[in-house]
Amino acid sequence: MNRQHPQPSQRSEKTRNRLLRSTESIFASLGFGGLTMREVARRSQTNLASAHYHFGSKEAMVLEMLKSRVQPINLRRMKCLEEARALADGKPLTTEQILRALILPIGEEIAKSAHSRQTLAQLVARSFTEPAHFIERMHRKFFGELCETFMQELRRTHPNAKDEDLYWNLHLAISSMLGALAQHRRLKDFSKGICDEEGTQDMIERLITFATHGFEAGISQPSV
Amino acid sequence: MNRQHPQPSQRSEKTRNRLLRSTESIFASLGFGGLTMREVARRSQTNLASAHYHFGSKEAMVLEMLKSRVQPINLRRMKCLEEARALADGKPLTTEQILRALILPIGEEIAKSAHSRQTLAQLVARSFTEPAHFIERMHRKFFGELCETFMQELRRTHPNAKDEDLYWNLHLAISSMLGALAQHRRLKDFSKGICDEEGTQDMIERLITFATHGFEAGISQPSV
DNA sequence: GAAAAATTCAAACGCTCGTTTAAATTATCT
DNA sequence: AGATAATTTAAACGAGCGTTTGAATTTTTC
Repeated sequence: MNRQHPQPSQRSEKTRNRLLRSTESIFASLGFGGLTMREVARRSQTNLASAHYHFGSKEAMVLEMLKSRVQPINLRRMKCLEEARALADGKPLTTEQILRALILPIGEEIAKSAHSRQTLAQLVARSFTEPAHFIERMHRKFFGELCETFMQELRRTHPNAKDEDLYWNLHLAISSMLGALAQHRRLKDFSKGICDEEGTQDMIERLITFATHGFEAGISQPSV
Repeated sequence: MNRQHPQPSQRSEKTRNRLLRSTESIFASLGFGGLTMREVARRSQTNLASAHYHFGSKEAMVLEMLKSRVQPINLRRMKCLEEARALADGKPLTTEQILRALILPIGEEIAKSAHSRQTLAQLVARSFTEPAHFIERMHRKFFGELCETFMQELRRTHPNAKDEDLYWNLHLAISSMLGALAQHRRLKDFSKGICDEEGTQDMIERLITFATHGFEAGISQPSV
């Protein structure tokens, strides 16, 4: 089914990308169940069977789209952490530095291109609440290693803290990040327009502050 | 379509409740798109058309189910806030008291009945990321007033804080609550079994601590 | 430029969905 | 008990879904 195409042409590469972009925006706004192959093909100005030719199935297509978005962000997170470590000169990082490395890359990606601004936040959030278990498998694969790396860094920063506390509060920090991104669009309903589209960058900074202080409050024996 | 039934019998009331409970567990685990009328009817040990007879449509049925779960929790939240206010004797509440009134009721509901423990957390979380816009309408209706009440209480506690800061951080507190509940089930994948099912009560307390300190850190002029 | 491979296309298949219809069954009321 | 209303049932309808097929078209290879 999902066979490789030995020598892909430029033309096929372009349709493939159009398909991925359509998949992204539809999945973000309608979820896996609401996404139909026909609509993806229509918006990509190509044929229904063409989508199957490139990806083999709806599931594989959505996975490919998620991979194309998640992996660059996670790589950037790793890089941010390494850069901070390089500057710290062997000393442990602050909690804020660690959480910033976790949050900032996705914030930048959201703020980057105007067309995906509304989309990416929804996309990430949705991928975390979608029921399809193949997405869970992907998360385990993509985020398992990342999570362990950040845990190790947190252990260095809080050498006296219990592992249980670190796990819980990293979990809470990640949850608030995902929750905030997922709710960002709906916030306007409650806040009477105070938090508009331009406030994304502002939100990221607020989120980092929020997560950092929430995290540290939950550690029984904070170091430094 | 959605006409009322003047004199409902006991029997019809029971099937109605069975339908609502099946709807709840299926919606929680599969989302709106994954829920089918046929499966709901099958699990309720009744007929497909019977579900339509009672609710008129799939959408109306899901709305009724959400209402049956959300309203009691929100009433409890309001009551918790009033009780704290009554004890405070006119003085402003602490941030923790306010956020506790927001978080504790849903935590109790989750921990209450064993059969809905896995379900309710998913249910609430899912209802906040489902794309169907009729759910958004419901949220505006059910949470708009609640949100404003809690905002007023937060203003009393932080009289010198900017409204913008209060809104943002209430948003972040709510987001972390929803995010934590939504992710609770998946946490086990990352945490190597540290956070098991029994840890729900523990999580609620951690969440309150996390949200309280995160919130206060984001208020520019905290008042004591 | 002809042969071969890669890609696009239109059409169809089988399946499941939400909803509707009308008859059968059960409960309620006088 | 009989009439009336409320509820359950079985069967069907039309629409849309993911996927498959095989031929047409484009691109690459020699």
